[in-house]
Amino acid sequence: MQAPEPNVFASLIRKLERLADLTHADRMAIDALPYLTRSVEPRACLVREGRAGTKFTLLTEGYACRQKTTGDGKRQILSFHIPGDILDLQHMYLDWADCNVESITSACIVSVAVSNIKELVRQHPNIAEALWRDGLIDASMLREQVLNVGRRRGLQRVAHMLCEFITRRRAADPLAPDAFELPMTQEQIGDAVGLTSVHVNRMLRTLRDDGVIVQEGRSVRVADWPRLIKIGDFYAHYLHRAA
Amino acid sequence: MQAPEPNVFASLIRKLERLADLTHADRMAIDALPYLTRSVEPRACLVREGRAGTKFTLLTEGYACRQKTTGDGKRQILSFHIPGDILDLQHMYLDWADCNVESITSACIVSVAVSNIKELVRQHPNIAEALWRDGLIDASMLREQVLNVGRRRGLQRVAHMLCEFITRRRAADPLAPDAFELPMTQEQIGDAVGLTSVHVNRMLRTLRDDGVIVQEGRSVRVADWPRLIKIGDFYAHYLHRAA
DNA sequence: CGTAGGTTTGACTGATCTCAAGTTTGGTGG
DNA sequence: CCACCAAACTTGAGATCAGTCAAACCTACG
Repeated sequence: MQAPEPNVFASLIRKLERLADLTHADRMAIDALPYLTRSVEPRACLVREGRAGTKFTLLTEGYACRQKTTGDGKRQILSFHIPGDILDLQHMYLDWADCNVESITSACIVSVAVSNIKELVRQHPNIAEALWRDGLIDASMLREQVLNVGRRRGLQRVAHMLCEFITRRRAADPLAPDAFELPMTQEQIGDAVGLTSVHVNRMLRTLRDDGVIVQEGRSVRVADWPRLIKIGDFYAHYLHRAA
Repeated sequence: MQAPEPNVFASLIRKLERLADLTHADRMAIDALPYLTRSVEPRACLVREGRAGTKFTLLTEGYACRQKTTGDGKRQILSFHIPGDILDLQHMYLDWADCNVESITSACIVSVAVSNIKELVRQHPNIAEALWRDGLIDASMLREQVLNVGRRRGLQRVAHMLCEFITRRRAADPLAPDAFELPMTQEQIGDAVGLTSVHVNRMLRTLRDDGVIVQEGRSVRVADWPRLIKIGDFYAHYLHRAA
């Protein structure tokens, strides 16, 4: 514990500052938290379903996703995660984890004991408020996800997912360019939007044929952002302060 | 304000006691909250999308649902609500409401100013913890909803929705019998599980033909609970302490 | 007893899945 | 540097689930 690397919590603090006003003392308290770091391969399990949540996990590098599985093994991805995201806030006050978190790319995570976070929250109401907001925004994104999967067509779903991912990525790191390597496979996109990988492929092809996106290898560039937004029926307000 | 009716908060307190240990002082503080009551018709709008949340709304009688709408007007129901449910906790720390809440039947609601709730939470950490849990369980139910709509077939989706509704209803009021009047129309069920009302009708017919449920008018009785659970792929653990 | 909203059913259409066969890509070892 | 391999992507053809449209039938309620 207490490794000498600087700034493990930098992305977290940047995010929490968007969610509430933090004082210098608040920031110091976060930086003083005892932590452990871990580097993982792609497809590593970061939070396992069923186990009680005793730690608090922060994604600092790479991409990850939360997922659930049906009894007959079909997978649903609930959300994609980018550096700065808290991966298991949803389990802080629950007795067992109801979903898994898995890395998509190789990734780095930082974990802190839940007891330390509870103490932090008790002493620092601004941080408590920021975490409340983070949890509520997460739920808001889940609500939009239900709408997307339940009431939109395949093409719209894929477009909406692209819009959300790009928007969140930009908000977390404004320097990220429009062109980016999509970290997830088409099968993972399908698992996120409730389609098969084959159909995702056809929908991406349609977007490409219509000149909305340009694909070179696995790197995707948005050629016509207004049209992508229109096709995806994307209104960013549900992201609240995460956008 | 401060009408003389007793026990407006009874169903809320009962629920919060399942979520955390409350002291006598905690219960007294809740009962002392200033409140307003309102009775509404079916299909009345209880929480409107877009407006900032300034009050905290509790459902005390009847049924309600949260919903969102796509740009082209298709509706998705996110969750059904029963007496004791808090209808807009999700907006407590957000700048604007991202979904509507509408009554399904005629209903009674009690509202309290958010400022009073924030004060209550500051003074009573047990209540704060119970509300955290409530919000996190709500999010857990949304995750299961994404899985249901994204990765299950029509028949499974309808069966799962019935299982969840019956289970939550039982937990909130153990005296409720198996046979019950379904408060929602088949169109509303369809909007909840991402199907058309026509298809919901066919799926209910299938369940009836297979002897899993019995319908007399709009009252439904579960004839074969184990089989309904199996068809719906229903594992109640995601309900955490709400079941 | 008439009306409106909800339910039921049928016939047809269309979106998405399934299965299956290539093709491309990126990484690895010779 | 090349050959090979596994994983991911691409495409086609046929099957199936769910949507659409339309009509008839309840049922509660004024």
